[in-house]
Amino acid sequence: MESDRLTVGVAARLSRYLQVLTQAKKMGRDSISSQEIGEYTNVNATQIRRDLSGFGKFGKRGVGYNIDFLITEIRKILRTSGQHNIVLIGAGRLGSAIASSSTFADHGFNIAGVFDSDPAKVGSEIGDKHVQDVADLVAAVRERNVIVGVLAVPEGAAQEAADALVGAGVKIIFNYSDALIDTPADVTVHRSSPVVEILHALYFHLT
Amino acid sequence: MESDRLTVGVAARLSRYLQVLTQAKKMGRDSISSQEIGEYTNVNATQIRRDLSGFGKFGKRGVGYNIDFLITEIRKILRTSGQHNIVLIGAGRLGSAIASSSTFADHGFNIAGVFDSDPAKVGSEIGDKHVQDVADLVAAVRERNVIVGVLAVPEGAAQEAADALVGAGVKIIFNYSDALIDTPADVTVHRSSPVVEILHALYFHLT
DNA sequence: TACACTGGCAACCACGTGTTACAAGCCCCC
DNA sequence: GGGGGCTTGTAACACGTGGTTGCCAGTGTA
Repeated sequence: MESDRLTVGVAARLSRYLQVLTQAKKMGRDSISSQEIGEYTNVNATQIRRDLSGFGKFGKRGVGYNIDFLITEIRKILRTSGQHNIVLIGAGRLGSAIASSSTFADHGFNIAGVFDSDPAKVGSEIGDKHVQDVADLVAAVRERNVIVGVLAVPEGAAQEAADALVGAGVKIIFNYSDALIDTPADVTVHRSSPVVEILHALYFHLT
Repeated sequence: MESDRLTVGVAARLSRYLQVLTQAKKMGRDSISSQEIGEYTNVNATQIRRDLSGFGKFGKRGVGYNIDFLITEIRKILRTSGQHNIVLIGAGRLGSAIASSSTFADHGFNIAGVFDSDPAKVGSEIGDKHVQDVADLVAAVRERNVIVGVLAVPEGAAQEAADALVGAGVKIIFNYSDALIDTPADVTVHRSSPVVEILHALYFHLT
């Protein structure tokens, strides 16, 4: 098996297919066509088939792709088949919305711990997790082999929380706030950017 | 003035620059270099200069770009200079987190109304808005000339809420849930996809 | 004055993607 | 059983975009 890295484009698209497939499965579907995936992801149907056919023959002509099978295969390709432990910092409204959503679980991410620096929140329960003190972050990250940290704190606390994550050994930070965060070179930061996408969409709507 | 449409790539990047600039401004900065924008957006510094220089000379050699000025110019280019009214559906944890965040306001989006179908929530206050019944959506959209609707409802209610938005005349829907939504061809749907980005990031982290 | 830094260009190249076209396989309906 | 409509898989081609490199022109600083 060649260990060629996927190009960024392919990896990004595969991840998006996966989201559509996961959701379609939830809706009880068991097969789906490349065209339909394209409608939901805004990706050319030919492109989708080309992406997938590069790794094997996953579809049935005249029918489409079996959803369960395709999910399994894409997970294999992305090498994210197993469960991954992540930590969540911030137990406010946003944090609890995230913790109680099934989004992460649906994609194989297990929220290994919820942390907050506010003593008033520590010890409380959100969903089925209880909120721990940020001071315990290091232990949790090391014990559970956590690579990904999700930041759901106010802008003002983002850098501090990010520093805590970095110090604990997290390598990928997903930042829900708009704050700009400085990290060492070996830590990558991703931002949730709904507003950016809306701006983008708005431009093309206004022609 | 030529009305050439920007390419999708340029428009997307400009929007992202805008986010970085907005945030840098908040931090008290008043100028920034292309290289620094590149670090936060993962865009090549030369690419950034090329994007910007296509519309005029915005920067000062040896110094960088004046943040206020650049924000104004990019807003002009994206033709999203003014205030835009948007509506928010869903007054749960996620909805109230969104409503009380300054993200939208920072980029010129005014939340013209918050709606929920749950009678228990209608009439309550989140942030400085009071929650209205979804039945009043049509009037609000027409009155305030709303183009963008933000969906912060559970998966199960997403399609129904989207239908309400479409019926009211909204043209761009931003869906915070993972649900797949069917809309008429003239309505575009965008999804928040933190999990997709994490999957993507994780692949490249695992090499 | 000398130097380091930064934007503005230009030219070239590699890659990815859109497009078109077509054969092969599968399903359903007649 | 046969025919027609779908859908995948695949190839070939053109185009656009972005990465890269290199250089010059201003700016601020030592």
